Amino acid sequence: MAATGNKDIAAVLQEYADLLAITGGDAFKARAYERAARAVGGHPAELAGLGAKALTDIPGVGKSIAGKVAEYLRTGTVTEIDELRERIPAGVRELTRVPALGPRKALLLHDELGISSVDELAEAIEGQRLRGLKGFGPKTEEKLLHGIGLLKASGERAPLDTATELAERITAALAGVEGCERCAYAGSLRRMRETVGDIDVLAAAQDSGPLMEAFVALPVTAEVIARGTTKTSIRTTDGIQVDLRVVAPDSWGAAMQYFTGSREHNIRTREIARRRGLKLSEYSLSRVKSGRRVAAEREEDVYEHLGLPWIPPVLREDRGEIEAARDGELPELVTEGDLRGDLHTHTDLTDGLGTLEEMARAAADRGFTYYAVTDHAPDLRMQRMTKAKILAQREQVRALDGTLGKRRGGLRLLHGTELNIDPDGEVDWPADFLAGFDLCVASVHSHFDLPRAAMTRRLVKAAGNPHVHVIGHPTARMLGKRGGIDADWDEVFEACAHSRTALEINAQPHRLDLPDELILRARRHGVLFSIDSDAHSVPDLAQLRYGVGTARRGWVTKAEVINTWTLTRLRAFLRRG
DNA sequence: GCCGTTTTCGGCCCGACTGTTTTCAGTCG
Repeated sequence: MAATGNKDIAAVLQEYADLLAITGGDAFKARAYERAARAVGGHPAELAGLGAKALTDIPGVGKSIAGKVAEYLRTGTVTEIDELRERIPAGVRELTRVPALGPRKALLLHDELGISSVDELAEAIEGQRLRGLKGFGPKTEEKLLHGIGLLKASGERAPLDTATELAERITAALAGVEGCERCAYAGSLRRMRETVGDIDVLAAAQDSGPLMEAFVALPVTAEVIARGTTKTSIRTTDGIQVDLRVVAPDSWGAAMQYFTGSREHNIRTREIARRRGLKLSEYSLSRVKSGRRVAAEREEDVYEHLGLPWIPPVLREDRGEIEAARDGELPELVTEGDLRGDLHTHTDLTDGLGTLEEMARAAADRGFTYYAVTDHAPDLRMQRMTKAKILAQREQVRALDGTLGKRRGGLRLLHGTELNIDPDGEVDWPADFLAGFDLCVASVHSHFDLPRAAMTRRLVKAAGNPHVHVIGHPTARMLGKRGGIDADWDEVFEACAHSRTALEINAQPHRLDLPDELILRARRHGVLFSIDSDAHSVPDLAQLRYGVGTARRGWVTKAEVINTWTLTRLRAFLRRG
C-alpha cells in the first residue's frame, strides 16, 4: 500500500479550513489552511519523506502547518483537528457541500434548529421550519432544495479520479499476495464512467483465502460489509464500497467480461450467445447442450466466440457498439499516447500553482511536442490580469520555447489565454490584441442560468469569433454541484463545425466536459475536439487520462482531436488556414 | 496562519450577484 499521499494530507488541511470557517473565528486563518491544502495537493513531490525545511519551503506552509503535516504523517491524525471535529458534528460540514449553503448559514441552521445533516435539512425545509429564520426566505429554500437534489444525485458516487487511484492502490496491493495470479478492476470504473457507485475488483487464484484476508486488512478498509469465499465487500475510510471477487484463473476472461458490464451490454452479449446455442456467465461461455466450455480464460476469446472482435470497455453501454463490432466498424479510439500536447493550462500568473517553467518542464517530461499556456483574462476580476502582465508572460514563453525536453527542437510553447464568454457572447480584450495570441480558449464562468435561447446565442456568438479556437468546458457543469448550462446543443455544435472551432473535452475529474453523451451528439455534426488537462498544478497534468477516457466513451478517434495533430497542422488550424 | 519586510506587525484576490434586508451578509468564482 502506498504511503500517505499528498491528496490525503490536503484533504485533512481542507477539513480543518472548513471547520475553522464554520466556527467563525479568524477568516484569514481558515483561508491560510485552504491555501496550504491547495499547495500541498498540487505539490509535485510526495510530502511523506520531506524534511521540516522542505515542508516550509512550500508556499503557504509555515511552521504551524508544517508541524501538523508532520504529526499527521507520523500518527495519522492531528490533535487540534480532532478537537475541532468533536465540537462540530460531521454533518454540519456536510451541509456546506450543499450549493448555496456556506459555513455561516450552516452554523446558523445547526445552532438554531439543531440541523446536522443534509437529510435533516431537507426535512426541515419540507416542514417549513426555516420560515422566520434570519436570512432564509422562500427563494433560499428553493435554492437549497435544488442543491440537495444535485448533491443526492451524485453524492453517493465517487469521482473518477478518487475511484481510479483507490482501485489502483488496492489492485497493486492484492497482486502481491501469495497465490494471486491476476488482479484488476472491472465495473463502471473500467468503463471510465464519470462517477462510480462502487468499485469491483477481480482477482484470479486457486485459493481465495489469503486474498480475502489481505483485502480486509488493507489500511483503507474501515468496515467489512460482507465476507465470503467468492466475494468480500468493504467500505473504505472515504466511504467507498469495494467488492473483491476471487475467481478461478481459468474463468478470468468470462469474469472480467461479466463484471465489467454494463448490464445493458451484457444483456446483448448473452442474447447473442443464446442464438448460437451458447450460455454466457461469469464462469464461462459454454455450449448449452453439452455444457462444454468454449471460452473463459481470455476476454478476447469470449467475444471471438460470439462472432465479435474484443470491444473496448469504454464502449460497452449498448450505444451501438455491438452492431459496430458485428459490422467491423468499431472506431479506432483516441489514446493518451496520441496526444502531442495540451492546449489549456494555467500558471501562478493567475490561479495556478506552478510557475511557467515548472509547468513547461513537467510537460516536456511527459514527452509532449507542444504545450499551450492559457492563463485567465481580465474579465474574471479575481485574477487581476492586465495586458502588461500577459505580454510579460509572452516574453517568458518565447524565451523558454524550444529549450526544454529531450526531443529534437525541444518542447514548443504556445502562448494563449482563457477568455471569459460574457452573457452576450463577447470575450475579453479587443480583436487586435487577441490576434497576438497563438491560441485562445473561451469559456463560460458565470451567468449559468440564462434562458436556453439566450444561452445558445451566447455560445454560437463565441464560436463565431474568429479569434476563439476552442470553447473550454462547454457545459460548465461541476459534478455534484452544478448541472450544465442549458443550450440548444445541436445548434451550438453546428456553429462550431461551421467555424471550425474545437470543443474542449476538459479532463478535470469534477468537470469531464463535454460529457460523453454530448460528445456523441457533437460528433454527428463533424466538430473537432481538444482534450485538455486545464491543469492548475504539475500533478494536474496527469489528469489528462480522464479526459481521454471521456473522449473514448464518446467514440472519439485520433483524427478528430486537434492536439493529436502535428505542430505544423495545428498551427495552420490556429491561423484558420 | 502565512508572508514580507517599511524586521515584528498589518495585510491577506476582489468584485458581482442574490436574496434578504432597509443597508447588507453570505456565497461564489
